[in-house]
Amino acid sequence: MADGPTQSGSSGQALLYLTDEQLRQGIEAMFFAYRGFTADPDRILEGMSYGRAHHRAIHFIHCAPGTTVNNLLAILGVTKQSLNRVLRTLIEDGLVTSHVGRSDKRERHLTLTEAGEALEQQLSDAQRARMRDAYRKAGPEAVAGFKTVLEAMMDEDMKRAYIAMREGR
Amino acid sequence: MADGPTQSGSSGQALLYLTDEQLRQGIEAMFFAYRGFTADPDRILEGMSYGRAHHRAIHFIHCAPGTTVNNLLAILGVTKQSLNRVLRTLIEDGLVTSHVGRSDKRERHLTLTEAGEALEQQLSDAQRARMRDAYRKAGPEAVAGFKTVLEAMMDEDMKRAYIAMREGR
DNA sequence: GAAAATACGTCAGTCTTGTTGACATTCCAA
DNA sequence: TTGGAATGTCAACAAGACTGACGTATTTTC
Repeated sequence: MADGPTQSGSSGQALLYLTDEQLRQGIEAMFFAYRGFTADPDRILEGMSYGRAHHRAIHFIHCAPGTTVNNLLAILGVTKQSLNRVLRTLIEDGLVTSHVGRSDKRERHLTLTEAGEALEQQLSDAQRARMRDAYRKAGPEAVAGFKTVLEAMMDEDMKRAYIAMREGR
Repeated sequence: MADGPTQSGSSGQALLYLTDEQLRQGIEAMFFAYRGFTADPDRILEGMSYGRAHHRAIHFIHCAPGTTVNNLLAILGVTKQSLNRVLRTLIEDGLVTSHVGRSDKRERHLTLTEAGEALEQQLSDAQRARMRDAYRKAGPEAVAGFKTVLEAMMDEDMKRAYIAMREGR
């Protein structure tokens, strides 16, 4: 109980005495928690010849329907060759549609089909269930702190992408 | 400001009204934050023919010197064949030593060499620096909440491994 | 209107890291 | 003592990331 980070002064911005051990605990917590975080969708995807890459693409196409390939590239942080392989299979399998842009015909706008939305629902249901349980167990103050630390941990441009997604809804 | 999770009653265990959107935000925060979390070590490793798998092995061998291959397998959650490839290169490159067990000669006990410790230091310095910044920006209450939620998000056996590591020091 | 830049797709090759299958060694218990 | 279980190694393969090069259509810029 006496090994948490200590604070001198009363503000949240005050000096924090953070030992290497405390930080290492945070690092390991992040590692193990991320494993739990991806475990459920991974289980669903396995055996249907899709992977985590497909999940990510489906997730962000769902959140930003009509988004372009370039847009998705920036959010996912992969190369277009890598994304293309994934998108090709999703389009072939009828989970995603690709429409030529109206104003700029070079662009392809991506949308989930009904089948795509169904899979998205199945995947995010599993992930949200775990998230909901964790939030319930931890309580609202913990959740607020959780989000604060995660945002502080992002790269600046990732944070921008995150905030943009958050406000785009 | 009015879109956080709400609480009825005064306990942290009370009913929480969590919309799908709030949960989705958490999911995306986790995604983007994990990217930031691994970015610095990835940058260091790139170009030295090592990857994230090597980093993980080095990290946990450092934390539990003399651990066995089987032990490491359970913590990392990969197949022994996969881990073996990583270990082989680390041993060849003189970063890790492997000793046959004294009481059980089937086991191999793994330890970092001086060079291995040096690389571990370099990698964890980078990761701790980001963690420290995030913790400082967020403040101690947020950090406590962060850890609470992460622990609640882990699988039960992962949580046991995490706690064991935490107490083994 | 020609040239440069942008958006997208594709081919070919490499690297990391996960997988399964087969196998050697060592330990332990029937 | 012998057969099964546990520990670890080697070989081959697949997914998914990467780079580099190239082609095409379209838009923007000069």
